[in-house]
Amino acid sequence: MKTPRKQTHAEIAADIVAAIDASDLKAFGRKLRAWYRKNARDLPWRKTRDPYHILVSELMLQQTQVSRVIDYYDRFLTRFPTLRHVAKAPVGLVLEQWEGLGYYARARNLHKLARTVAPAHAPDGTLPSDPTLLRELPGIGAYTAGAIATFAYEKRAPLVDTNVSRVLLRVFAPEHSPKTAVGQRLAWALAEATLPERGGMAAWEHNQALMELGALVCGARVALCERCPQRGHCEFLARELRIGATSE
DNA sequence: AAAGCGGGGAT
DNA sequence: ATCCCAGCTTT
Repeated sequence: MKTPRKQTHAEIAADIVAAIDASDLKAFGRKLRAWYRKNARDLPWRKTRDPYHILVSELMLQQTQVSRVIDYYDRFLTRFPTLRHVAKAPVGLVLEQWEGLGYYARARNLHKLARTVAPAHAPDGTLPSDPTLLRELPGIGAYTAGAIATFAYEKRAPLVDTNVSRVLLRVFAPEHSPKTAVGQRLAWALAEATLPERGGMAAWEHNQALMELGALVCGARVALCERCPQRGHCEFLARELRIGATSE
């Protein structure tokens, strides 16, 4: 009997996802998107597919609440209408527009990115649409690469942020925490597995909806399970109630 | 795997 | 007082 090799995190995640009924994955997505169409907020970056605008919004939104970004987003795009305008400006002017937002490395990275990309790519300073290529740019990690691919180009790309990992793990693997390495791998595997078959509007909407559900219903502090489209199909509420019941 | 990066808002 | 937020980079 061979001593079984310890499974990698990715293998553990793959096994868990493989054990989930495919029809459950599909049903999750259908309900999620139907809910989104009725409940989505009207956010400025949801009205555009301009890759540069999406880029600015995603960079600003890194570890920063939506409500605090909106004004900065509008002001920044007025001051720098295209990626070329960013590339042309000295870093100081870009940082000036960022003043008060925090995490100023984001602004420096945006400036560096602009000077890298604008000459190399299309006339308007267009960004690549492939997450792997996007990942190579300064300030763009796994999440932001997926976000640009799907929100600007409507590609069928998974993305996982704090909202998405919380929602997906609560629904499909409530025993796993987003804070662990396995939890993160699992969240990405679930994000991939729940994506609609086709790209285009469905993929765009699906990813927006995942984040919107995490922001409006499936919160970190409070879960408004009675308003959730997955109510009845999610183990999270039952699990919390069980724990609550035993501890009181 | 863990620390560092900002600061406002919610609990 | 603590946790959380459309995370990424460096150690």
